[in-house]
Amino acid sequence: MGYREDVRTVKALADENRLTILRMLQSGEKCASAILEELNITQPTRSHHMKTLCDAGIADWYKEGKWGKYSLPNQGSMNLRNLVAKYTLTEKYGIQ
Amino acid sequence: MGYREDVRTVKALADENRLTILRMLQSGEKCASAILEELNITQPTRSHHMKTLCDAGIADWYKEGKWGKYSLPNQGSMNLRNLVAKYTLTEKYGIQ
DNA sequence: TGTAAATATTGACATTTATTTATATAAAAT
DNA sequence: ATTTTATATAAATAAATGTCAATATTTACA
Repeated sequence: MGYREDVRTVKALADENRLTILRMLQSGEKCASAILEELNITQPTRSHHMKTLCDAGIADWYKEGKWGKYSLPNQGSMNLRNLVAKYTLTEKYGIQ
Repeated sequence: MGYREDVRTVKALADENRLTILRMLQSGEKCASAILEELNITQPTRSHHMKTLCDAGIADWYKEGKWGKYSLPNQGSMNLRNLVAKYTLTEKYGIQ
């Protein structure tokens, strides 16, 4: 009934910097500093974006010493695919 | 390089009322007044949401007399599917 | 033509969010 | 232990967005 959680997930995609980050992660795990070098943002802004992506389950995270490492979980892709299907499949193609 | 257009498309999904509207349209074409009855919003707010969905290519639209009719284009679904794939597929599964 | 009904637009306002500066926490190295 | 390096959190601010009231536009019909 309420779609608040789905909205939160979709909103995690709705930012140019976060889409750029996802494109980086597609070629494999990246450390936080590499992401910072690629974007024109400050370090706290990067922290904010990574938290948004991880909270939505679109990025995975772990800490190695002082470095943060980020990657794309295959699960995140599945969740997003299912979400899109949930709202856009028409009756004749099978609503979920 | 810039992902502004993709952000705009995704943002069209990022609202509870618009997700509710999409769920309604999955069972077939609906007129604007039916959508208004289903949601706790005013008529101008509905106009705003429908414009957002149509501008993003997620809903189709035509006018029959004074009534607006809305539906889900199969193409819109494809656009969203491709968008999700573009940002979440990992290298081993084939980046676009 | 004139009135009623359905929708669109405008302007204002409140909430959300991306951003930065400043500060705090955590881990490594000297 | 103290300093350095990487990251996280807090507070403040500006921009974007959802909402409604008021008004305009469009269409049907008497």
